[in-house]
Amino acid sequence: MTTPTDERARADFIREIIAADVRSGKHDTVVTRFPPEPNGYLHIGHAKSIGLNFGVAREFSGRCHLRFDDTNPTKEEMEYIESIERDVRWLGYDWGEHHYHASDYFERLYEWAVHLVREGKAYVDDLSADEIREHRGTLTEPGKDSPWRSRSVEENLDLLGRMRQGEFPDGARVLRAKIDMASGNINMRDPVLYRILHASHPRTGDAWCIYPTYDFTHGQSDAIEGITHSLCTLEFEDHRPLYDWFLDNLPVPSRPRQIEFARLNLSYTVLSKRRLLQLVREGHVRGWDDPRMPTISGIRRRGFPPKAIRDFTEMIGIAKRDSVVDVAMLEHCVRDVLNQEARRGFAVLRPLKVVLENFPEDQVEELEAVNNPEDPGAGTRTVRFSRELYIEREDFMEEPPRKFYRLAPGREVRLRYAYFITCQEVVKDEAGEVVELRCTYDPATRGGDAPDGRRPKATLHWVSGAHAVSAEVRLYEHLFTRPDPGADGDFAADLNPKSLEVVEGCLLEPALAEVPAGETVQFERLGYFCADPDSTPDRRVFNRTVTLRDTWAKIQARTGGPTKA
RNA sequence: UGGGGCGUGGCCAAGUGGUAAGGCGCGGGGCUUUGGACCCCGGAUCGAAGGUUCGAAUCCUUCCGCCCCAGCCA
Repeated sequence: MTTPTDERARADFIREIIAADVRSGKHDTVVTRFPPEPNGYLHIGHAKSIGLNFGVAREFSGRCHLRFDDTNPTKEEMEYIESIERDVRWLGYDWGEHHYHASDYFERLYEWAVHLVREGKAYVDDLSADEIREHRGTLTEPGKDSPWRSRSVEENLDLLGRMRQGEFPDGARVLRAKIDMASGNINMRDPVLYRILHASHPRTGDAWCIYPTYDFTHGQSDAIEGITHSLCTLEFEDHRPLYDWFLDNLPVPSRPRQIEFARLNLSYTVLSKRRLLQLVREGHVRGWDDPRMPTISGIRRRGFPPKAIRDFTEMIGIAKRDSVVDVAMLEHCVRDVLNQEARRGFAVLRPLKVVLENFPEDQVEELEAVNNPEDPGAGTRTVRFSRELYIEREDFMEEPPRKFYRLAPGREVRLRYAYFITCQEVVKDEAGEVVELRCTYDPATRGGDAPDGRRPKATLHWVSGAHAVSAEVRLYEHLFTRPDPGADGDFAADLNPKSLEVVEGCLLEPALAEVPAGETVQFERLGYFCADPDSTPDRRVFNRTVTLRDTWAKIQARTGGPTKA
């Protein structure tokens, strides 16, 4: 119920514009597009754009195209195309038949380039990249016209044709629009339309050796596909005059409108391709799908449900203000979904042995446990109980501080779905470390209720020693120690050395050993955990997706109390 | 001394002249066989200063702050 339903998404300024366009009859079908460049992995920031574009399309009964902006063969690869498709699908979106590539339009784009040349609105420039930069001027000074700016149409046509034929080496010449070298908007100072790149393209192979730039491609691609609203991030706001210039000066079949919104920033997280790549290359994480990564593949492996990502993208809204969303909001969405859907089980991460002195040596009892208190339909399961059990080390304290109400010497607690037990004796090793608890159980409390109405302050999870399955559990914390990594310089210096803790020798109730890789379950009282693909039949591996809200941890943090155990 | 944007509670974010929604977080309390979930309660005068108006976060003026742009990247 805290989850916004898909149909009721908030009307942000973009949806308002679109709604108005529909109302006025400007468009009868709303068409959007998600236009990734296939040069990297998708991350949570892309999810915001995906959620917006596909969400808008669905809300207005329109459609959303998936279009790869593959205009730079030196950076793009087929591998990325596949991972992007998989990630968008996993997020729960469907582009139907509308799967395109900017490279599908290369021929048409070229014709349009010729058109501009014929109109005297584009020219071939022989200046080098450095010279072009020098001529461009600065932010406060106007640029200077290239000496090649006034070539004849015939010469430009000839040169452009020869560029295409491959007569010139990379960088020898470019095709530029003839707009205004004195414009305050640098994008309008005769932007480059085509560059020579003798590179093989993932899709068009060696058919081309000149490739259109983003600016000369995006708007026209939108127009070709009949995109009505082209939604992009703020840094393209400066490009809009150029986007419109092409639409104004070319015989395009439709008139899309570009609207910009603020990209996502997340606290304790880094989202630029460059930084993400650096994390992988320098080995700060185990790969693109490391569960600590904000990539869609990392998030998936971590155990975040796609629904949580969708909820999150709706919850954060769309606006033009630069902002940093608290990662706690994402975690909230994850817990919200998992609380509803994840089945529960008992797992003890750091086992402490408990021997029930008054429980028969070889007896095993079967008790009934609820699989998901939020979902009666999930049913129940049987858990086995015996004389030797294990509880969480941190659930016992020999000298309990004021607000600690779990197990302690002489204290009685409830073992969930089982019995009340009382700690009678603490066994330590030579080092003085607690290695075992001798306890007694109350046979009258079977199932967890006392006939006399006694109610222990605490209920603990546990596993039966004879039946438990061991596992490795990977505990994650934020990858960075501060909300704004890199604000003081090198973001790598803000890496959290404790972002990954591998705990071996964890004990699972048998049912948890069956959880298939990719499924997320709740380890009661601890958090949500996702079975990792690294799991093998004799080595179960789980990733902690997110902890449960932990009031006790907060109290400890506040009182500065150390976490014994 | 260029151009384009943005400034509402700790973080997101509604509000479009009529007297500040909601969410996250945080702090209280209730309930509880997860110190989970769930349920209550608690906080802003809207970057600043002027002005217009019966009335302004919403209109005007000035100022301050922050972000983006000088790739043949997207």
